[in-house]
Amino acid sequence: MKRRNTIYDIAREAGVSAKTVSKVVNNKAGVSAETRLRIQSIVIAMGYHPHHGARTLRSRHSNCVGVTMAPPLETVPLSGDFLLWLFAKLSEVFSVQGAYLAFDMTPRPGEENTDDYGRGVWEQLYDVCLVVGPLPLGDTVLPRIHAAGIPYLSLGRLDGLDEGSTASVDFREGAYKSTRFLLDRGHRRIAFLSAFEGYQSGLDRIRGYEQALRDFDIPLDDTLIHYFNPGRSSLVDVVVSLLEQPGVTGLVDSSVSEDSSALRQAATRAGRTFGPEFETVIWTYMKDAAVLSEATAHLWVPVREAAMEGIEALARWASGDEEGPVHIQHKTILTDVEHHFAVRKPKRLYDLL
Amino acid sequence: MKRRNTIYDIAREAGVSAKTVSKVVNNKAGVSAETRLRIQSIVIAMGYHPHHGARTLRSRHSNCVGVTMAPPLETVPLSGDFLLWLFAKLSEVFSVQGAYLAFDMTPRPGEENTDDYGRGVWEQLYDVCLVVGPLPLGDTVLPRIHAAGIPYLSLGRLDGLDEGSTASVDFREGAYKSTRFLLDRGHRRIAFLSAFEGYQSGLDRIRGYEQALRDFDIPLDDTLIHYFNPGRSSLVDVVVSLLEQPGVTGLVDSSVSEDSSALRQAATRAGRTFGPEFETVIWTYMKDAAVLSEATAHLWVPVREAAMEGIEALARWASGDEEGPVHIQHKTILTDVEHHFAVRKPKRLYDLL
DNA sequence: ATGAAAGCGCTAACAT
DNA sequence: ATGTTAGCGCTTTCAT
Repeated sequence: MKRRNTIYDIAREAGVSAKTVSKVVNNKAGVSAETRLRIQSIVIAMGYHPHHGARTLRSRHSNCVGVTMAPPLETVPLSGDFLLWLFAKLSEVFSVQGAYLAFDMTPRPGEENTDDYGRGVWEQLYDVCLVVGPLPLGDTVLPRIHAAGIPYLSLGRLDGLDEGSTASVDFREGAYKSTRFLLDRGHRRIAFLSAFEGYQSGLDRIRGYEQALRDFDIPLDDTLIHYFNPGRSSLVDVVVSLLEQPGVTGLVDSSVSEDSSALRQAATRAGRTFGPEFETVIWTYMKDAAVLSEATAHLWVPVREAAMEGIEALARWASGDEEGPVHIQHKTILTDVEHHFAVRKPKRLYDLL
Repeated sequence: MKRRNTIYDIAREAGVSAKTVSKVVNNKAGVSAETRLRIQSIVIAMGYHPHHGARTLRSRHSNCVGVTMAPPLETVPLSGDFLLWLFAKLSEVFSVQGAYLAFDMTPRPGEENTDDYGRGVWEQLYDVCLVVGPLPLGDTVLPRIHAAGIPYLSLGRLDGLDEGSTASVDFREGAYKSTRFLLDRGHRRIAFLSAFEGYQSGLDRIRGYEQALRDFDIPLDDTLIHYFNPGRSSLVDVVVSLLEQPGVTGLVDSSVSEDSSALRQAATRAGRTFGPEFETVIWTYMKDAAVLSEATAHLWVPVREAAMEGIEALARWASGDEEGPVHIQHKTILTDVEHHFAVRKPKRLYDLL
């Protein structure tokens, strides 16, 4: 790897000081038009480019937007569609400034691994940090990112960090609304298929479910709550085990797996039929999308819409146009199933790893 | 943004020199177990992390794997599935070392934009560089990346850079094979739907097509070659215009759009029927996948398989286990259509932007 | 409008 | 095993 030209090589060639070259390279004032032009052509001729690390060290900004995830990659419900969308959105919003997009690929915390998903912030590689994916209960990294003082946005909220910068969906309200819907239609034993065990968004779901039951003075029955843990359990098995609970007449599927074939398979195996006799509310990330046309209602969880608004606000914060932190929380939308198009099962990162 | 601890703060606290702390942080030899342990606990207690830029400047490696694309983002045929796969693969292969993954989001070359897709290499942000997407004809950036001397891999080959590090598919051979297949079945006027106009992989297709025609002494007829340019033209329109060429009895669709509904729509509009009377070879990225069951044959273009091998070789090069550059070129596979499953139209980045 | 000097935080090279 | 020195390439600060 050959030695590269430095700013001094350009300066010498142009017969000026390094600082003058620096000004030209950074489009700063204080150089005559003539000198500027001359230096520019030398820069191009000599193929000079400033050293990213040196510049970051001195100027204290790196031109990097970091993207990071709290859970292990194998657990993050990152779909190809979402990733592609995230790319498109981030490049739309940040590419004006020619930013780099940096993803942290740290191996997940082993016993002696003191690294964490905030690494890019601590190491001052990121100017801006986007945290995607659910947050573990009692997470301590996000508060530290918050304290670091850089523009950041988490796509999951966290108990105890109300002042944190987040753009998320109110999962508690969604679970409440879904459960209430079935309660109001007369159901009393309602199974709840949750997701994200041990994560904030999982807890929020349970809170909403409990709250709805409390409205009707129905005691909580733990056997009616199961979690879908991708990689560890199969969706079919979990749904079957819920459908087989005695006396159950309704189901809230908040797993957002959007996997209709698994649901149908589970129903068959459990000898149940989705429809008027067994009412279901199914969650989806897609507006006007029906995961299962036999479902009684669908709940749209507008995660992407919240993320979109949040990322735009984050960009304004980063550019100084606006103050942080960002506070966005979208409500869910409960809809019946007419005129909906079928959603196909998304390919998720954990399916590949 | 508060001032962060430096290696000197740790050194002072521990009563040792900065260099000793550096050794501990980098797990290098030359520190007694006792001292090491003491320093480690201080590092954790004080929340110290080395400054990424400073470390890069001094040590000349950044722990970043760069991913970059020659064409404008709006043109790159990056599908959600491929992106997701790329993520999974890169993190499998590079995350052991806790690398960062950096994408370049430079706005595309305007008149005065001298930046280019090698920026992360010139700025010495990347230790390793992966170039995805097709390469423009006469591209000059890849040779410069090659000359820079870092481990890199291009997923497209380039005329005149035979010694370049590539993992690609032989599109010329694929086009030859596809066209020959139809010629051997008696067709003499064969329309060719190409892709990547102005890019190397597009030129290679045409070369293969021409070569097959030459075998039969059929003169090249430009009106039988059309390009599909996503964003600029609709697939349906292009296919219709090809099907309407007089005397055409066969079609090679090398667009890899994998969009069966568009093809069917085009056939209807042109008053043609895919089948024995109008024979077709359609290209796909998926093994054993049928884009169109009515097609006479499918050509599998194993881009992902080549990429997989290439990335693994790149990682070995980067780790020093093996010498570069990488030279991988896969052949295409022509198959008939039995036992194939239908492929669904992938969501591509250019659909979103 | 331009230059000189200092120093960002780290690690290579060379002492001890 | 540990410390000292120098310097990576840049930009800030201050001078001219």
